[in-house]
Amino acid sequence: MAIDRRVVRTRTALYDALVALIRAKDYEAITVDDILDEANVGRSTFYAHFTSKDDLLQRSLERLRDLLVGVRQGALDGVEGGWDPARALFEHVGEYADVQAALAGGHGGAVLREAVDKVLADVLRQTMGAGPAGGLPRELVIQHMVATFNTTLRWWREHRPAMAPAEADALFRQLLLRGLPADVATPFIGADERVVKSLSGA
Amino acid sequence: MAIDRRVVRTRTALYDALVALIRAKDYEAITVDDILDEANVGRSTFYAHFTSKDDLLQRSLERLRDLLVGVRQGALDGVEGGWDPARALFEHVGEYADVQAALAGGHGGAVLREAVDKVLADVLRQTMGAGPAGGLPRELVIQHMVATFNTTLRWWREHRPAMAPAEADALFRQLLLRGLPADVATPFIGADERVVKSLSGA
DNA sequence: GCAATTTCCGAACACCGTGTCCGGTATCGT
DNA sequence: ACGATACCGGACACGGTGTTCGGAAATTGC
Repeated sequence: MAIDRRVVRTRTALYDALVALIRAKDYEAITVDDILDEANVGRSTFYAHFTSKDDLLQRSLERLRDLLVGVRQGALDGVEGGWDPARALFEHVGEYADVQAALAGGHGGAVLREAVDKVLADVLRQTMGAGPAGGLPRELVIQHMVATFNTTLRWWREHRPAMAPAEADALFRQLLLRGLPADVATPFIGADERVVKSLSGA
Repeated sequence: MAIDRRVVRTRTALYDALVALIRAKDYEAITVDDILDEANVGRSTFYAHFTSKDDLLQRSLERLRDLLVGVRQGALDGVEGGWDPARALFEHVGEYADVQAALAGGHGGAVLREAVDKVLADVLRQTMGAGPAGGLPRELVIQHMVATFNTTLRWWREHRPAMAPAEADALFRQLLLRGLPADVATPFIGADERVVKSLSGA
């Protein structure tokens, strides 16, 4: 007994409708009725497949995750043997300006970003395997990579949209691999060792 | 005509009620009626002062921001001349485990974190003034500091709650000032120069 | 093709939270 | 004390959510 074609049709219709709507308006502003309208699906049918709008988003992103992992696997199996996810992402996000806007957007952005972060972290977690983490906690490293990537991406699109992908990538690498010059970080980190000592001693 | 005492009473009552509720349940799950209940304020009165729950949150955080800036200013004016915000934050967040939980929480967390991030960024922005940014875009630096701090903080509370504040701070400084060892970042950054070249050449 | 099964529709429904309005009352500033 | 202003609280319309159910339509397996 193969899977009923009707269910895959309705589900993909709903998936597609969601992304179409995300491209058009804030995620938070999207209503279930909107999705039903866009997908041409009955209300009861929707709730027969998903428990809520958020549930739909989750499962949509699971699809995205599987796709990313698949792509990466393909690249690894290929002869080229090379794979630079960050660079590739920077190169291609420009083609999805509307998605960018959705991710940057005021209110809906937060939940959406949260979900996307989770997916990226999942992919990285699978990718890193059990390799060395340079003495740093693996999970912290993963979260930091995701956060730094997203920070760079958002800054790029919001403050320097004209910048070339390669430049954004370079900034990203600098932040991630070399960090900040000490004097730049002073306002947050403290002035110098003397100060730190005086504080902890008091 | 001095400011009517009634308005400051109701407003602080609402501020306090909000934080009390945030400590008890998810931000998203908090309803206006909950706040009204907790603060003993009439519905119409609430809407006479704030336009929505989010508005209340915003203004609450503006208060927090002013407080942070004030504290910092005081520290700068003091003779000690030292100030290590990050370290101080790491030292004290342990006392607010409930707030931590609120910030970490599944759904409500996202909006809340967004707002808090904004406040931190504001404070830093004021703090940095026009100093050098080491050739890096100032806004990017600010965002990166905030993001790295929050990443470390969340990881700490979620994965190593027993860790000492000083240790968490040390990890934070390493991520921020030295970055990641290249081999650790490979899964996200690419293998080596040869690979990068082959990709960009193709 | 046909029958049995599964899915879909769509309309109706109760529920809850939001934001607004208004007359009466209490509290404030001077 | 008096005028102004803020508060109360109940009622209201509105919109979105999630559920239910009988009948129609599509799909599968044979």
